[in-house]
Amino acid sequence: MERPAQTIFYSLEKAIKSYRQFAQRNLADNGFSVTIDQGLILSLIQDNPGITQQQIAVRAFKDHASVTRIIENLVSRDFLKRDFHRDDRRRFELSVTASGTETLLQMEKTVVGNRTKALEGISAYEIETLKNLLERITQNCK
Amino acid sequence: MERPAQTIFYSLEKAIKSYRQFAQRNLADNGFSVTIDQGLILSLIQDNPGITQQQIAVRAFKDHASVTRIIENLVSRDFLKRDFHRDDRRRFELSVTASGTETLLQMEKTVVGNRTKALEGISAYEIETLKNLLERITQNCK
DNA sequence: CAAATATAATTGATATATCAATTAAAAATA
DNA sequence: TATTTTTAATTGATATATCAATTATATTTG
Repeated sequence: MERPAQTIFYSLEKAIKSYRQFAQRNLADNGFSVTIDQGLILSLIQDNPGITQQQIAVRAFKDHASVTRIIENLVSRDFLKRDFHRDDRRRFELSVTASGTETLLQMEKTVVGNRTKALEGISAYEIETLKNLLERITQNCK
Repeated sequence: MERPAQTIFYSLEKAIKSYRQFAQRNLADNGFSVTIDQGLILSLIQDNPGITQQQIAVRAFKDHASVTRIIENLVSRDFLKRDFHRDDRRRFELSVTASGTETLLQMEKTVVGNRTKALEGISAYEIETLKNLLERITQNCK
């Protein structure tokens, strides 16, 4: 059997973990107390008013249980507000607080910098190729 | 700022998570009680007699703390044996038990099947391209 | 309308990730 | 050789992942 280290899945794990560590370290070094995942969910809520936790889970490619817990954390630290939904009492109305918005704004520069650095020397064409291949793997794993 | 869902990092997360879920589900469906990570570490130990936990962490691209805990788990379920090292008492001598070897053998077919299915329709050349791009991202994140 | 079904979210259990601090032993060096 | 530094591994704290079970509410349907 092909050794794990030789498989493409190993390279995949390695690339995404490297990026996450790199991005997280840069955020921490710049004084931010939010994780990549927390930031992602915060920005999803800001960009999609009225989004449900289920939709967040699908879009952020996360488990529903994880979303619940990440949101609890963000609410407890006042980055996020959670109100009851007018029509559907199973849902919550999520909104980013002033402090959350402020944090997102301040993070933007670091986040853009992280992405730029991680993709240094890789052409737009190559990125498209990469994206296409990754999406084919995703499809195959359905 | 570019929306997270549009970035290549999103595609990366999605591909690796899809693969992991797919692979884990297939293992579970075939009655295996080990996770992908446990299997990876088990096979690393089998293929590299005398390997240290530090080396495992590097090769499996895992945190040392995680390696400690995964190994504890494998030892407690009798997939792995941990003896003191003759010369260096900080280390352990890790070896796969008969039960661990048996499990690895039985898993092989499923693991190979998972990989094959995930890469269906993707040429060897494309896989090389993908690997190369991923490794460039990994390098950029150093 | 009442019962069955579906949906939104939470909770519990277990595994892993990450960072920082700690322990124990080995190696280097003054 | 005694002290310092390094190395191997563990531990604690907190965050996330995953699966299964549960709760509460909405919706469907007989």
